[in-house]
Formats: sequence, C-alpha cells, structure tokens
Amino acid sequence: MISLLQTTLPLSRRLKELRKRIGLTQMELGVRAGIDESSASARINQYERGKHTPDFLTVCNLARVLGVDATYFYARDERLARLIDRFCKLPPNDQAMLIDLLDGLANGIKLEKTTS
Amino acid sequence: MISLLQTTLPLSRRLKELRKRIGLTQMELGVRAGIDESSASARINQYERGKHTPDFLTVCNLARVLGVDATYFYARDERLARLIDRFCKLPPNDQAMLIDLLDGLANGIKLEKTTS
DNA sequence: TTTCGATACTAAGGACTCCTTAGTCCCAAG
DNA sequence: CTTGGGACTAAGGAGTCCTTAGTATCGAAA
Repeated sequence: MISLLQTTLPLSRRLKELRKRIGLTQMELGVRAGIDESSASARINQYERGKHTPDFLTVCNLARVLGVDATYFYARDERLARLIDRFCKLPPNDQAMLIDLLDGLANGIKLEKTTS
Repeated sequence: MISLLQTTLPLSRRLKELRKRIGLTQMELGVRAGIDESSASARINQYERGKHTPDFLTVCNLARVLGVDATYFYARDERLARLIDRFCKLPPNDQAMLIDLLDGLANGIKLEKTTS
C-alpha cells in the first residue's frame, strides 16, 4: 500500500502542463519569469525536458507566473501536489481551519463525513 | 494580507531543526542519507548553514532519514509546511477524505466547524 | 588549567552542472 | 517552396557543489 516514491523531480512534467494550460510559449514563460530573452527559450526547454534543473529562485519565479506555489513542483505524490495547490488558493481563514482539523486528526480524532 | 514570500530555501533551517530533534550529529545524518563518511559532515554543515544547496536526490534521502516528505524542505510558508507534514503522516483514507474536502472548498462549498 | 575527544565548521580547488550562444529541426500557412 | 514561429539541442564558458584537509569550539576528565 505504501507507494514507492520516485526521486526524480516532477518539475519537468508539471512545468509543461501548466504552461500549456495557460497557453504560453517556452520563450514567453521564461521572459515573464525574468529570464533574458536571449536564453529564455533554451532554458525553459531544458527544464521541461529534464536536461537541467533550475535553482530555487528560478522555480519561485516560474511558480509566480504559473499561479502555483513553488512547492508544487517538488511534490512527487500526486495527491500531495493536489493538496498543495488547493490549499494555497484558499482564503486564510479556511486555511487556518484546515490546519486545526489536521492537528485534530494527528491527535487521533476521527474524521466524519461532513455534509456540504 | 498577502504575505511577501521569500525566495530563500527554507531547507537550512528545517534540516537543522529536524536533525536536532532526532538527536543526530551532522555526520550521522549524512552517512544515513548515503553520503560517504569522508565528506558527510562537511556537506551537511554546508547545507545547514546555507553555503550550498543539495540536489533533489540528496534532499529525498535526507527527508527519508528525518521522517518527512522532501516537499517539506521547499515550503516557504510555515502553514503550508505544517500541512504537508501532517498530511503525509495520515492513513490513506483520511488523505482521500481531505482531498475531497479541499475539492469541495475549491468549488465554493462553505466549511462548517466539525465537532470531534 | 590542561588535555582530549567529539562535533561543528571552513577555505580552496577539482569536479560537476547549468547558462548562454548559435544554431537545427519541424510544421503549418501563404 | 518559402517563410516564420515554436521546439529543441550541442558545446563551451560560467558558476556551483563536493571533497579534502584542516581549524575552531565546547564539554568532560585529569
């Protein structure tokens, strides 16, 4: 039942997915993330194909452009990635409530199915 | 209300915290993570002091030893870090329920305070 | 106080990865 | 067939990391 988690960075895949969903070219994405337009295309392509790995600052800039948290690019487990994405788009009070709920679960409190 | 998120990797701080909590030396942590003992101490020290940044594979190995998901080391927001840590330690069915709940929230369903 | 062992920490250079440059390839539209 | 845009790549210079060899620091024991 425990999934064998890979140790390959899911960034390549997720980068490409998000970029296409938004409808940007590799060059456009790179430039918006602050990369010089002379190398933006090449670098984004290298990232998407897994040839090279961007440093954390670059990942943060890409995340900002693509509307996700940088953490999203490091989540190997698909469920965890979903959780991160959803959570970051909630208003702060909902975030707080969720944290409380998680703390409860961690302390052994059972979760009941909530109705709408 | 929107917090200005830094673009510095929180890995240094979190690595040190977790290592101390578990009670390992820098060398022990490095060796358990698969680093040769001739350089384990130096490398862990460089990571903890922010002198250098480990690649993703190394982060995965460190995370395994320290009992967290690798993603934890990239979460700049403290709340998000907590969420990731809690979530990963839940049994799968609780994880699934939480994902459903998140999807609901994302679709505009209001969250009510649940009783134990 | 002095010594010792263990742990933390660091400079420096070789090893390695990434970024930039300068293109090619592919395909669709004209 | 030609053109233009987007995707992609090889190669080397630029930059970062890993290894080595050590110093610094601290607590305990003599």
